[in-house]
Amino acid sequence: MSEKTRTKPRPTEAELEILQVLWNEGPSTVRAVHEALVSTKATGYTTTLKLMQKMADKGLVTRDESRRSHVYTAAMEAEKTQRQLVQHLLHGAFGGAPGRMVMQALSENPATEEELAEIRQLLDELEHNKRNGETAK
Amino acid sequence: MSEKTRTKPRPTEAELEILQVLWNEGPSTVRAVHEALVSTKATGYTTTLKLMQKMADKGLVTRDESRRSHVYTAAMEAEKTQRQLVQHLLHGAFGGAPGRMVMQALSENPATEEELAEIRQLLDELEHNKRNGETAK
DNA sequence: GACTTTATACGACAATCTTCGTAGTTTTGT
DNA sequence: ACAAAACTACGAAGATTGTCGTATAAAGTC
Repeated sequence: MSEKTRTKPRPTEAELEILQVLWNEGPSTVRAVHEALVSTKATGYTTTLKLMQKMADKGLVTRDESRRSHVYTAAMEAEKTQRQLVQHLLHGAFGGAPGRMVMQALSENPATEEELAEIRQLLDELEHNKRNGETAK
Repeated sequence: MSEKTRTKPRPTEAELEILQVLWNEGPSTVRAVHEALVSTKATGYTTTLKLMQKMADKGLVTRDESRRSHVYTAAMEAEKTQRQLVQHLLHGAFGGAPGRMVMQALSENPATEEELAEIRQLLDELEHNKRNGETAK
């Protein structure tokens, strides 16, 4: 009973902060996540705890209760969640067209050489696909 | 008293839908906005009205009350709001690095030739600036 | 002029998010 | 073994969001 919901809800703001910690640090206890959060903003321990418990209910994280300090793990890898959020913003604020969004992101934020090169390569692929058929890879 | 707050809050989901209509159609009455919304989703007239009133309070829209049917106008142009939202997502979910976000947006959504060309040009500029000094244009 | 339609204003309500305090339990330290 | 520290569970409260119903006033209609 009460199995995993197939489609996980979008994480809220506070939940996203916690997920970032889990993605960066890997499976962590509430204590560890809380320490990481506190270095950035003021918040109480039980607040972090409650949030993480709710995230477990929602299926955003899983937890290992075998030890006293439960160990939490992000249920979805960063890429998948990020995709979800990008898609949501893209449709909610840009009418689905990626161009403007990409321009905004790139023109306002410094990117490394590597990032720029990677994007350029993707651009090449996309234009190549456009010339030939839309063969799904 | 109660002048415009200098920094306007980020619009919520429902508010964004309304802003999209105002950006697309230009200054509009509640009725007009509501009609546009109804074509997409089910919602009551007074719901739309209340939302738009709150948006006026927040400074997200301005309104002309000179006629019986008030005419609402988006307070910020689309680009500015979009920038705000992109920045927020970028820092909230991507740790501030634009590369991954751009990749996500481009690889999952079709872009026109024009969009791709525009991005490529921006890429050229960015790499050029990187080689020479970071002269602010 | 009486009736119907169309507006705005306002209050209320359920749902969700975020926050904490407190209680109760297990571990640890001395 | 006892007290202190560390954890989880739970309840509650304040804020925000989204949704409407109702009241009231102005326009339009016949």
